[in-house]
Amino acid sequence: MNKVFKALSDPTRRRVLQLLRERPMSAGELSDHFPVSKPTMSAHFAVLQQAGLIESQKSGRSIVYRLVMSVLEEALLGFAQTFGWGADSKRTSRVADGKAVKRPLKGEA
Amino acid sequence: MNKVFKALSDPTRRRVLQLLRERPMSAGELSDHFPVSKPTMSAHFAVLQQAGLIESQKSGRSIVYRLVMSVLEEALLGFAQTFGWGADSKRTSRVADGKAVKRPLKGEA
DNA sequence: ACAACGTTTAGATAATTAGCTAAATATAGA
DNA sequence: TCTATATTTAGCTAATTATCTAAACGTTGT
Repeated sequence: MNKVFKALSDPTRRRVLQLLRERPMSAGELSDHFPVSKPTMSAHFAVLQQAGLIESQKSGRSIVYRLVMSVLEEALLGFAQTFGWGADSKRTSRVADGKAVKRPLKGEA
Repeated sequence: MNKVFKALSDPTRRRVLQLLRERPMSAGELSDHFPVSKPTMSAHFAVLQQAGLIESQKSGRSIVYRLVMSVLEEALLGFAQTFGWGADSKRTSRVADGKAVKRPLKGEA
């Protein structure tokens, strides 16, 4: 889930997801929408894929990416829920990241 | 809005927001929940504040931070909307970041 | 006025990130 | 098989980020 938020922290990647919402697209087709190099876009795709937000499938000499909605849903809605917008409005404050404070130490690590 | 997503990309900062959801807290009180130094926490607070996600108010020798829900709501819900979860399910793909591709150039900058 | 407390600023460092060009890989079609 | 096309990998750089310790700042209470 942290990977999802990291992936979403870049505007280019957010837009890729939005483009992919309409229909699956090849890497090249997606790249044509952005003023950056193909390799840079390729790196963005990798980040999105590692977060589970997109999936790839070879098709001839292209690679077609498609949006995986469920992952985006789970992350965003899951987080939103801890703020009372989803359901279960109380006693959920530390659930989202599954991290739950190690300990209240400050002068150790 | 990009600042909000950037702010949310760090797990510590997400947890700060969640803690602040329950009630306003001082910098020190918040810091006690994390295994990092006060200065580091102070930097996180600054990021959250610059994104508009929290607001501070002096109180004696403490500084009390409170969550600004509306900003979080606008960003998350605003983004979610472009994926069909909010309302207006179509023709909204390029609205979210107000960025709308410069041009399909790739070998220029 | 002074000492203690709570927080931030300064200054440094190591790790991560986004970007580039050039080269490698893989597939399609002639 | 050769050539063109599509995408990624390699290798680099500049900018940003998260973190630390030490020092400064501002407020409270004596």
